[in-house]
Amino acid sequence: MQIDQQNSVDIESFAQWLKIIGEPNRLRIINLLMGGVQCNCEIGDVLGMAPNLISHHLKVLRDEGLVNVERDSADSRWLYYTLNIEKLDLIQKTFSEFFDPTRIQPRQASCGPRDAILELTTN
Amino acid sequence: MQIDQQNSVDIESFAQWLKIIGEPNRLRIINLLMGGVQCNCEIGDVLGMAPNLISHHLKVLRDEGLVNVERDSADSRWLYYTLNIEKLDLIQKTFSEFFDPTRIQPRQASCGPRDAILELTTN
DNA sequence: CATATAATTCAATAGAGATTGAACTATTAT
DNA sequence: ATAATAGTTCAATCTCTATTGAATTATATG
Repeated sequence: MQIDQQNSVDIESFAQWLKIIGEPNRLRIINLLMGGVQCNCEIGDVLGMAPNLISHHLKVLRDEGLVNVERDSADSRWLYYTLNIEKLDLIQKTFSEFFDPTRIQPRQASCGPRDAILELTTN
Repeated sequence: MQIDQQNSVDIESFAQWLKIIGEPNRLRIINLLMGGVQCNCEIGDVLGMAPNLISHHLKVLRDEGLVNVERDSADSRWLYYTLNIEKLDLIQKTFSEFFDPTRIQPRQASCGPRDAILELTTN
């Protein structure tokens, strides 16, 4: 199922992305990642969240391909999470296309009482 | 709390919008509204959902200001739902600003072992 | 080796909200 | 008046998932 002819991403996947991004703590984590904070510990400090909860949300983000992770070369206990820019670009592109104002059509004649159709089709 | 200096919408509200839009059936409803389907009955037919469930989702969308509703002037049993374009524009604007690639900063020195900081700040 | 650190994994709980069926309101049609 | 129509509201259930605390892994340090 496709959103429309111009869009190659199905509604199910798009909704999934939005749901994942739409969790407040995850959105805060993404916000921090954009600002240059990349390790579990400091995210927890800034947001006042337990490390395992940060891990959980980062895993959700990573499973969906929204963030990447790499280990510190000097001390591999440290993990650095970074945003997957390509994925974010795709999401933003999908968002723009889905909510493109030119997609909006007037009400179709298939719905409503017959005598009211013509006067409302120009909405 | 603001997303950043250029953005006047707080993260909590932004997350709320995304969560509401990110529900698959609501996204399908929005998709139909954009395509010109505007009454409960036909949405239910197309999506195979019960009328009361459509009502529920439309109420969520309306409470958040994403859709407007008006009664048919000839037969007031019929309700026509339309998208609130201004609201969608605001959401899309917020989305673009939040995920603006130029906001992305390299890793801050406040996190990670000291000797690894310098070699990673150019990520 | 023993301890500390960074982070994850696991199990259990709790809360939010989608879904369902039934009852209800308002309006129109016979 | 009675029935049909469009839609909402209500109450209950069910599912998903965020959260919490404890245990575990892996690595580094003294």
